[in-house]
Amino acid sequence: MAEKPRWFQTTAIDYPNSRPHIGTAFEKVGADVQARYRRMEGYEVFFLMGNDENTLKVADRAKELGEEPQAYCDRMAGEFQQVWQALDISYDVFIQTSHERHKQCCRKFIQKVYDNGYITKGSYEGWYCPGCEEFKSDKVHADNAGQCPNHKRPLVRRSEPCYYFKLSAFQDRLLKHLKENPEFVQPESRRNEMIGFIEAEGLQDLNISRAGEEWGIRMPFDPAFTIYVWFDALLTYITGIGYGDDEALFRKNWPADVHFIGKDITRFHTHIWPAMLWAAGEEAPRQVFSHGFVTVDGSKMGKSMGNVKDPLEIIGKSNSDAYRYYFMRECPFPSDGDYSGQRYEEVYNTELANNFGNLFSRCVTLITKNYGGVLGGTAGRSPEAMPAESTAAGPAASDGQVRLIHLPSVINDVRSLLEGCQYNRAIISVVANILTPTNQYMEANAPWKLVKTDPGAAKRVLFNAVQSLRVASILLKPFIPRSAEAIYTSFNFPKPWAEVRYADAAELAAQPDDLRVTAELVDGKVKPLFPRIG
RNA sequence: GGCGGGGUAGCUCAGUGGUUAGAGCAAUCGCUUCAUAAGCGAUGGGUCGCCGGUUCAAACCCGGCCCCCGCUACCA
Repeated sequence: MAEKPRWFQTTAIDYPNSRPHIGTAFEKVGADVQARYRRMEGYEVFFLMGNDENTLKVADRAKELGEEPQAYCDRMAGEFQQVWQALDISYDVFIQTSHERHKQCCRKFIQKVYDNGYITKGSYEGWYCPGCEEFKSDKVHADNAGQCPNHKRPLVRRSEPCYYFKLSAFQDRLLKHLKENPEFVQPESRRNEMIGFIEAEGLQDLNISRAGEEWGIRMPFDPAFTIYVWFDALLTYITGIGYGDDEALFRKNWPADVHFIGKDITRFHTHIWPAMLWAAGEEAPRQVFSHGFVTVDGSKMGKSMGNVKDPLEIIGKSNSDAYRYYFMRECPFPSDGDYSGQRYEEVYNTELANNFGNLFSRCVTLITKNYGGVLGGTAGRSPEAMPAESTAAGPAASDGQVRLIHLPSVINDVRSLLEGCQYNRAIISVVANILTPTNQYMEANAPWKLVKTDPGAAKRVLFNAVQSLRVASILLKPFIPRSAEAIYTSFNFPKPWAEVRYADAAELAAQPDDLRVTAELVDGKVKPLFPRIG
């Protein structure tokens, strides 16, 4: 009966035209932090990712390389997953839209929408480029004086039969849904845009078919047409959890708790996607979170700029935790952020190496050198809260007394920031409210001096300081899983690492045994967890 | 053009009416040496986009202006 709540989340599925860069990785890391946090908090998480392969561009790229489209897609799927694994992205399933299972389930969905009367045959008229073999929008036509920007040839007016999705039928319902569910589109600014769009322009029906293409999914009710790529791409989110062939799994996981996507495709997810689902008699997802983009040294990243950054290259110079920490700490997930090699070193060295890693090292060394690695007599003793000099959290000082770190407030703060995907602020909160005050506490009490005059008092100081390491490692677990584990398991804290929750961080509970160092030591010291770089 | 967001220290930002406007990083100086040449402290540095108004009091409220960014449908 105390069944675990489930948590279903997805990332956008990517075009495998080229290898993933730090922009695509930004989304996956942000999503992974959420997945890891939810697992910690007791949710049964299902985390879906995948590649979007049924587009002509993929087929073209394969041809360019002299590969069969399918072989190319499979190879790229492997390369993508190699990067995601290097970043410790804890996805549960990776969907390839070119695989037969997805296609079959996809056809079932579209057939249902067709049967429900929301797909109708019509004709599409627009500006067509014979070179590109595709229609161009009126905007492209207007911006380029009626010429194709790629081929520099005049666009021709052309009309062809097609199938329309009756998006307009859902306009009122969608507007109501957007207004009544503030959580549905996040962040707030994107929600306003999506509401504004409908209020200003309304919704028109969409052409969801393409004629005469080899690569792609055939319309079940008219094999002369393929399904336009974005329509089947969105369906990954449900075919991946069994829509069409595993009813139980699908019912268990739908609706999705959150779709993590880039801000550029917000409209697809917040207008078209809910309408598609409604047209098939399903519920809309609970939330769509549009994250920002990453720039490189202040410039937009792109092939033409020649500044596309490969995550593996950056990891190679540091490690996956450092990579995750940088982007989550430095780039606000809901907005844009910047990557620069210099800033990367700065953040790594100041916060990970100097502030966190070094605190860990000095604690371990002091305990090992002065107490043989065991703080005798601490069994059953509760740690004391330490002063919260540099923090804004905790109860306000009303009487000039020294304020102490109030763990429950800090944890609540971090927790709500994390749940709102304000990852950078969550990390900053841990540093400011836990780590920095602990370094100050060490300085103020100088256990390395105190041990000579009052070993018992010095022991108490170290005992308290180590508690900060325990708290910080728990709070940072979703961000830097490997390092957090390494720190936590360097001491004999009673609760197994796999079972720790945020609530554990909020307590300064006594432990049954004397606190001792269990880390592997070389000459009485731990190997630096974050060796300085640069 | 319309709608929305924003312009605060060299950089990234916090701060929505009330003591001399804050943090982190960067810079300079000092203390310290348990620790990953790490830590702690101090200092310098801001016309809070511009102009006007409301108020005893405005970065914060109101009006005008300047600048930047996002959205403005098939670029998945």
